[in-house]
Amino acid sequence: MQGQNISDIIEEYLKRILADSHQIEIKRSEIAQLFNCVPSQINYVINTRFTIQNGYVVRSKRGGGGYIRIAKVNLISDADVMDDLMDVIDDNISFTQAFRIIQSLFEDSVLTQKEANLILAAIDQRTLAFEDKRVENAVRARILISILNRLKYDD
Amino acid sequence: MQGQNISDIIEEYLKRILADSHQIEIKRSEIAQLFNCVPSQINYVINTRFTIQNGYVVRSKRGGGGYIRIAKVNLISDADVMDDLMDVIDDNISFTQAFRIIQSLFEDSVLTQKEANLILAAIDQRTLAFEDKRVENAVRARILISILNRLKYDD
DNA sequence: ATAATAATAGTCAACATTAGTCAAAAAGTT
DNA sequence: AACTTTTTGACTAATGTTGACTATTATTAT
Repeated sequence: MQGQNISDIIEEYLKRILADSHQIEIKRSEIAQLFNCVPSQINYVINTRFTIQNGYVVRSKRGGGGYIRIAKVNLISDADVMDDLMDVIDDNISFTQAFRIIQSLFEDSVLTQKEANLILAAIDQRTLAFEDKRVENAVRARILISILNRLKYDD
Repeated sequence: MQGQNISDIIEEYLKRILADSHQIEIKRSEIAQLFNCVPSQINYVINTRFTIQNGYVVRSKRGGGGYIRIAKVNLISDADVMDDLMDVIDDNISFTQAFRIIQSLFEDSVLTQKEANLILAAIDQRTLAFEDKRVENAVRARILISILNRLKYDD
């Protein structure tokens, strides 16, 4: 059991709701109050845990009756989402971000647990081990794109 | 063993917990305080006594609510075959040689077709795409060794 | 209509809270 | 003495928390 910090707890809370609902709409200030934190903490949670890499699409509106809507999307079946993913990777990607992508591919059953683990082993920071972080992120991007292409055209 | 130095004592302490728990999650500073040593001593203990060779996998997270998680894993029956292969790879390997290794692992049913293909996609020449062939072969070696290490245990 | 005001959410940078690295010093072994 | 292992701490890196300030949208007043 992890999750000693508020961000993890909020993440868990939102994902539990998303487990049945596929999509939720929240009021930022209400959630903040519920977990006794500042409103911008909700943005932090969303930006780090509900990105497209994680398989989520977020839309929001300000002003009276404003909201934040979080929707779970399927990575393979949606071509647009796949394109977004490619855009995110571009020509460099951190391990953390790559991890999120692999995890969502596993959650969407595109990858088995073992396949996901092998890919993660390949793109781990210690594995690539370049002095220059930019080189590391560039190599990781090439590997990931190569693998995504394999997944895309193989079946 | 001979519980002479602090490292041995900490090792013993952690392993005693791991005897019933299969996995533990610690706070580095708490353990350090418990044994009256500096936090980085915990890293030393982990790096020298909880390696994959010993059958342990370690994961950690920094920041608020950070932790170090140590899990005991089951080494598969041909874990030592992986060790032999890693000896052969050493610190550099061509794609052709790597291909043979992956192929033999497939033939021995260690890898499925899809797993083998994903690995090959990752270590392909066009994927790695380095000017310098020596760099390419070194990176390929690191990736392959990391993957072989991962194959040593299940789950 | 238009302007002012209220009610939202977003951004960003400072600060806080962890863990990791590395190399020098100390201790132990041969 | 030479070599290996352990101990220590200064510095670094990653992640999380907070709040002041900004941007956008809806509502109300003129």
